[in-house]
Amino acid sequence: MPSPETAIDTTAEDASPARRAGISRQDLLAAALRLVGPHRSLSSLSLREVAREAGIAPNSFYRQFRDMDELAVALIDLAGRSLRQIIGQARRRALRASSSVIRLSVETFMEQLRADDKLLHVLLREGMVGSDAFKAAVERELTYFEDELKVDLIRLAAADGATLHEPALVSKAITRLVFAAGASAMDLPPARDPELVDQLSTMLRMILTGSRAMAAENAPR
Amino acid sequence: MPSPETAIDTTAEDASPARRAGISRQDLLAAALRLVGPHRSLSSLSLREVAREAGIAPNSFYRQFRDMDELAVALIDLAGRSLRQIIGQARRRALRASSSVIRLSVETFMEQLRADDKLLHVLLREGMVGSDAFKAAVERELTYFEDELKVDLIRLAAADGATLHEPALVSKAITRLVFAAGASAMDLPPARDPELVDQLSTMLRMILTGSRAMAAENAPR
DNA sequence: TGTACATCAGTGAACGCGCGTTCACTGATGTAC
DNA sequence: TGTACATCAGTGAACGCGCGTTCACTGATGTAC
Repeated sequence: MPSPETAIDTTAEDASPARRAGISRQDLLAAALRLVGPHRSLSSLSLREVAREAGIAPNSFYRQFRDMDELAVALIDLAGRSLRQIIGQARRRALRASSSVIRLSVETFMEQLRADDKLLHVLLREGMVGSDAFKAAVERELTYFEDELKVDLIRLAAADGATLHEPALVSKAITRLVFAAGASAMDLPPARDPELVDQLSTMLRMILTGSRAMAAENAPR
Repeated sequence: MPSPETAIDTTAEDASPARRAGISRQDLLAAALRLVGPHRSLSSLSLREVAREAGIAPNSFYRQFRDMDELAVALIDLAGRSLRQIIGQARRRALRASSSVIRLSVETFMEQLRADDKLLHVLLREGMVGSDAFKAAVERELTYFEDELKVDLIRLAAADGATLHEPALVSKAITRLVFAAGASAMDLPPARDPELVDQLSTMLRMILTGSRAMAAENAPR
């Protein structure tokens, strides 16, 4: 569940026939999110579709955004902020409870993927398609994610008295794997989620184990 | 460079004004490939664009393919077959020369990414967008790739007297990472390729090292 | 409190465009006699 | 070899559609006096 700060209401409102009560950027973002799904990418939405879903005339769209690209970037930023916050909370919770950080993080990620706000869909799908501004926005969110993960990984390893070989690369590899797995998972029935969580957790564990082993090799004492 | 078997000529031919000499499926596939690039995904091409590029009337397209989806799937199959063959050759060459299999494979992959036939672009870009038939085709190629990689990984480990923990997962993790890295690399200038090859090689080595370490842990003797 | 006015979020109609798809056609090539 | 004919890969014109964008507009809301 997204935090109040980043959550936006995705409930449809019916438009009064004469004049809308006052549309906001939030309303348009919510309308776009409602249209996104396993078979609709953000970049395939038309301005008219979003306006229709929001219950406004097509040209009213321009009062809020210059074009669909601007809306898309706003949505990607929103999604990235929301995700980092959620995963961050999960990791801190796991650290306090001394349970498996990897597993809890992966589980949280999958839960968020299945949440009905569809924010994560945006981040997973739009990375390789769409305009440059578009891809740059996704890339920026990925980098934020990696940076926060790296800090946590180092802290985690230190708590175990271990060292990581190239923590930045570890964090990059993990981030890319998780996002790639998430993108595939979107197209699969949720019933397969536990299996995917298992697989992904094992993959991440391999990376971490490898990194520790390589650090130990390079500096045996 | 693609093998003769899978290569198709991407040279533009000028159409005679009256009537084309005889268009083939290959010609249309080549035209589509010519249009694909860092900023154009296969799924964003229109039927009319491809016909225009091939120098035929839009309706002539239907003599060769039912629709753009059918063309896309054909192109994805072609790209997958070509890539597996190229990487397979690279791995066998590395095995014979006893040089680093990981590094040579990654380098070959990047070379292929920069090759002007653009076949790899198709495979990297179209996985998360487009129709179901579309995504299924990409998924199928990824699975083929994983299967061949798994066999090679087991053989490689055995030659070193080592065992792998969950070789299927190792191969899946490597495949997904390589494809994700390739997709990002497409948008970067080729000058950054060596850096990316380094990073990717290190990531793959972490996975393999981790897998070996986990296998050793589970069965210490 | 009432009145005149500026602001500006929202409107409906219209534009030109590229799209996928259909239609009846044409004329070169291959086949039967 | 020559002739009649079937085939069918390619054609140009036309269709209806949804798109992004523009235009002059309207009427509720807020402000100044």
